[in-house]
Amino acid sequence: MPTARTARARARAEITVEITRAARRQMVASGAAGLSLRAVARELGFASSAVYRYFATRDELLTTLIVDSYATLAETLERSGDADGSPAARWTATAIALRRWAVDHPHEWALIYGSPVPGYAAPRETVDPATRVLMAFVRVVAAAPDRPGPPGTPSPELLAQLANVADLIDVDLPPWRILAAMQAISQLIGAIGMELFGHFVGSMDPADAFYAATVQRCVDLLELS
Amino acid sequence: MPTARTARARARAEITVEITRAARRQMVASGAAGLSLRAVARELGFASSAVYRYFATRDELLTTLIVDSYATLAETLERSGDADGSPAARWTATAIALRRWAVDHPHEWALIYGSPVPGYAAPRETVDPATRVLMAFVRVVAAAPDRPGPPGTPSPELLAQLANVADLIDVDLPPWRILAAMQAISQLIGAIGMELFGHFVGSMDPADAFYAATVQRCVDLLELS
DNA sequence: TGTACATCAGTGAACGCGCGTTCACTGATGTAC
DNA sequence: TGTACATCAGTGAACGCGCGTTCACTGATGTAC
Repeated sequence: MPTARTARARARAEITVEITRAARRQMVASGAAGLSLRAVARELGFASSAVYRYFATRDELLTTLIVDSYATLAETLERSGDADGSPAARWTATAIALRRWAVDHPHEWALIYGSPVPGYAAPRETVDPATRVLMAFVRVVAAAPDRPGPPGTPSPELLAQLANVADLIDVDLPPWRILAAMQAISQLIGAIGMELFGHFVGSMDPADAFYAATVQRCVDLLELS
Repeated sequence: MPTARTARARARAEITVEITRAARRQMVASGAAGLSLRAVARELGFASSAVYRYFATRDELLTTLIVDSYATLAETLERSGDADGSPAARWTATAIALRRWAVDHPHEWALIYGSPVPGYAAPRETVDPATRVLMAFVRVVAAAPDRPGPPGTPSPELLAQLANVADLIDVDLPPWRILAAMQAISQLIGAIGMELFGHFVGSMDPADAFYAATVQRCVDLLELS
């Protein structure tokens, strides 16, 4: 009877989820660097040592948090970008969703796009989920009709890197569009970081209008409309 | 005789500098979040309590570090942007210097443009030095000849914010150019953050060519050439 | 120029705190025959 | 179906660590007369 075995396994899975949820709640309150196994255990009413049945180490818990954050962000973006409409509209929706998620989850944003947590080195496991976020944007770009692109070709090294990226993420886009997509994404991430980390206080605050203009700029650059 | 008085004052100033230098060295090793008054005192051969003669609190030391980082960055940029040449060339030089400084001082970069240090709230003192960095770019833009700018006007709220910024930093530039400058700067900061925080590993790595293309894109947008 | 007093730098011990991780253990849950 | 054994979750105490900050103190440096 696998039911019996499943009972323990299921309990295990549930508690694992509860731990990551508590950890995420704690991160919301005090940031990723302040994440503490002991505090998580305390919140759940466990002995601190009990957590070690589920995560071998604090870093392993952090990695789970990072992977989960990328995943929920990617899902959010995919939902927003899947709506009907022109590529320009879909791209705009995706970009707006990116900012909304960041504003709603500032500590999770900081965890994945802010400075690395001191003493923590992100393992390979985090690469795929991170790529999925990029893909939410690239998919939309790939749905746009071909264009000749702006005059001027990228340098040979850049061309090689762009070809490599296209290969890695398995999309068939001309180099200029891969480049524009990477630039657009890092521009959005940059703008959101400026807003979230307080660099717009007293100037572009609130940043809605600025962000809207920035998104529009990316649409132009990508020649989506 | 003011010399006698100056002797103690000078010693005080020197030791203050030594403390901040030790703190910066420590930050290079373990990041801003890992900065510890006790470790600084240890490195200088002081009792940990001695540091309190110079900084009332750990946060005060952090603020000094932040202000100093902005200042040295701003100086670096000003030197690079002051060279002779067209506005486009000067802007490019400034942008390249920005990245070089970031790559050479990754922890200081993270301190000022990364996620905020947990439990630390940046005081007003940090605003002016931060603005000086922006100004290093804006000065160059202001040296370019007038242009009509791209078609399409910013929204009224954005226009108001842009006018406010122009007023705050006391430059006489059309709104479209203020906007373009802010976008360009946040794009550069975004691209550098992506590189520094490991988001280009395995794709745009090394990021020199990508960054050069991004700088060029900013020059185009600003219509500097 | 000399003396009495005030200022200040630096000491060393202590307070109270939280952390990650280990370890021997108890008791419940699952498995094989 | 019942029993013997293995697996596993959770406990509680402990190790060893570092932290920010306070406080009463000593001794040197500066100041006023």
